[in-house]
Amino acid sequence: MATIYQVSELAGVSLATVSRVMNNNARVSENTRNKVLAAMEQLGYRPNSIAQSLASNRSNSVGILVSELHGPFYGEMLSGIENECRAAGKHVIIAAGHSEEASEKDGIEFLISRSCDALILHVEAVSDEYLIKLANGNMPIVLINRFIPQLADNCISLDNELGGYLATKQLLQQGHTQLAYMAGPMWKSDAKDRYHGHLRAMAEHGLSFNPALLAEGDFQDSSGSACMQQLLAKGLPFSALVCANDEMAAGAMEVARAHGLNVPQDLSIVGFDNLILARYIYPKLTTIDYPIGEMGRMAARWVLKNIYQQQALQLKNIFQPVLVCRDSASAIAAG
Amino acid sequence: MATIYQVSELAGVSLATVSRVMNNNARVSENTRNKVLAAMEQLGYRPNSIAQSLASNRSNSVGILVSELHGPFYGEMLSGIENECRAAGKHVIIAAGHSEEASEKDGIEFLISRSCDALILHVEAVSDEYLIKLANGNMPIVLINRFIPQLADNCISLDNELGGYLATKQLLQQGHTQLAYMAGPMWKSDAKDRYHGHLRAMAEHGLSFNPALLAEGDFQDSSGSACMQQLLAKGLPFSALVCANDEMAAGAMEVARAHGLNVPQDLSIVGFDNLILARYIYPKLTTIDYPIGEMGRMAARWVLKNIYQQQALQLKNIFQPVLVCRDSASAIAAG
DNA sequence: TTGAAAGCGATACCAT
DNA sequence: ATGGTATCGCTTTCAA
Repeated sequence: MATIYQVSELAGVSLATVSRVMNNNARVSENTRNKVLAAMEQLGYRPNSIAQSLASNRSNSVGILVSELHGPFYGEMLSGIENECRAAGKHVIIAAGHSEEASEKDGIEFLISRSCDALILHVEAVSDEYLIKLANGNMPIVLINRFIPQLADNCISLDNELGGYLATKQLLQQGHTQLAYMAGPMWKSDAKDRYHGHLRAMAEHGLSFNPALLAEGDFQDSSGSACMQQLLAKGLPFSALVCANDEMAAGAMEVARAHGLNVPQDLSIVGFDNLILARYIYPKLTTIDYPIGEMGRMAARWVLKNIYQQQALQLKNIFQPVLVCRDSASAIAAG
Repeated sequence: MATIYQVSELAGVSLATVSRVMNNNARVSENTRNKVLAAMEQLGYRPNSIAQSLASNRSNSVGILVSELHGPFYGEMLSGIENECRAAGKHVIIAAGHSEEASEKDGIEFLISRSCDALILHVEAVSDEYLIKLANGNMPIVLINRFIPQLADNCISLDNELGGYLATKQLLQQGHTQLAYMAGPMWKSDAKDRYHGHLRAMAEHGLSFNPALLAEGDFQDSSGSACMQQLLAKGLPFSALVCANDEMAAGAMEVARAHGLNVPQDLSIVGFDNLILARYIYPKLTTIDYPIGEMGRMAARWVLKNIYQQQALQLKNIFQPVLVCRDSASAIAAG
């Protein structure tokens, strides 16, 4: 592999000049620039990104931490980030945090040790304090799906409360009055916010929430099934179920079917996230769209703008969810 | 951030010695080693991985190219790779190739320019020749889901032909004799191999394949729907359908349902891949398991063994698919 | 076992 | 506009 030195020799100029044309910002005469370009071409020169990093103290890489690499959710996010970053010539290093505190910290350490220029984090287990301290260090971070007031500018988040509200509102407008709610793990802020949205919609319609119709799951489909069993076992009537995410909705739907309930005739269900699977399950799931791909993209733009000085970019911190109507929820049968 | 130089000063030894204890291979006296370790500890020293890379000509990073970051398939694969790599302290740089030749080449170039030590590639559009040439260069590569005889050792692949055979065999054993086949794009080797497996099973049962019952899709669910329409439109009877992948099976199932066909009573369907969605769709899809996570893991091990000298690792190049029985295929109704 | 010193391939400051 | 050169933080001979 040719080095900058060989290029400079062939072009008959100095190292410094070659470097200048590479970073084509400095003032180089049209003439020398062409000589250098020609030499590069001839040698098939490719700059050594590692040497560049060492000298410039910039790795041009951004670290990403997600909970899991598999699953229906993070792929969209990574996709958005990678797209944006690669277009800017930055590369993306990934690690998984598995929703566990130790593992998340470990992943962050790992990314830091790889000298990333910035980190995009989708963390769940780590505390606000930890993140605040981290953000006050030298490593720039941006948080996806998490809002910390002190770090507001670094957060790209969804208005989960609004989403919860919208989901419930839809059912209410379809005439349902007896609603069950299947929550995510309440220690996760998104689960809590979605639940609060539900309560707000209920209150707005003058409905009081019956705690017996609340079940708390863990966002997995298996817990959706388990929660549905519990709910059904109580023998309390409800014509609609709002689930804090699509996976639990899928699990719930399965159990409902096993109990001879038709969806949506006997039971309307609405989910949250609008995962791919929402279109695959039967009946197709009415849900709340979570624009996670867009949000990943935005996180990448944040980095591009704040770390790599691409000033022109427009940023947006909070995204609004929207309702996606499909087949799993319908107006309550008259009478 | 402390440098190796500061550590050496504090420990009262030379640079070289510190370096030796870091790469704990060289012979360093227990005594000095402890002094150095203590100094590192005290300074909170973290080696600069970029400087290490430049000096050692090793980036400790492996590049991954997948077709898409989203979607139900690649996540599993990335997950397997990341796991294995991180445990070994190597990091993973990712890029997407979008199943287009130019984009795949571009991604590979990008990864190379990032000085990866090796590349793990899941490519579809690029030619065998290109890959052979690439493999003969200085960049070690391993191919997932692609078999090229000249590069056999670098290939981690699935016996797709066997998978196609197994899928069809199952239907045949359940008594079906009129089978339709929905193929993937035949220019992709996996699509072709799966189809050949189908033909072999048919032949083995003395059944001749009716070309009118073949439809070629593009592995997406929308094409599954479209192909199903075509098949139905011909008016030829068939009691079972084998699909070259799960997504098309999902699309086909939807159309079947819209035509008033019950699955599996009126029509048995089997898929291929065993994506998560196979468990979510209704009825649950009988399919062929594609251990893509394991294969990703294996690709990572290949790199660890061949590039990073972890000699102990056991490698395996070809994986055998297995049938997963669920609810979408059943014995043909008597009479 | 330990140290000295020459790179690795760029960047960036200081001259000219 | 261009060149000279110190520098980034570490690895790796070669000597001692």
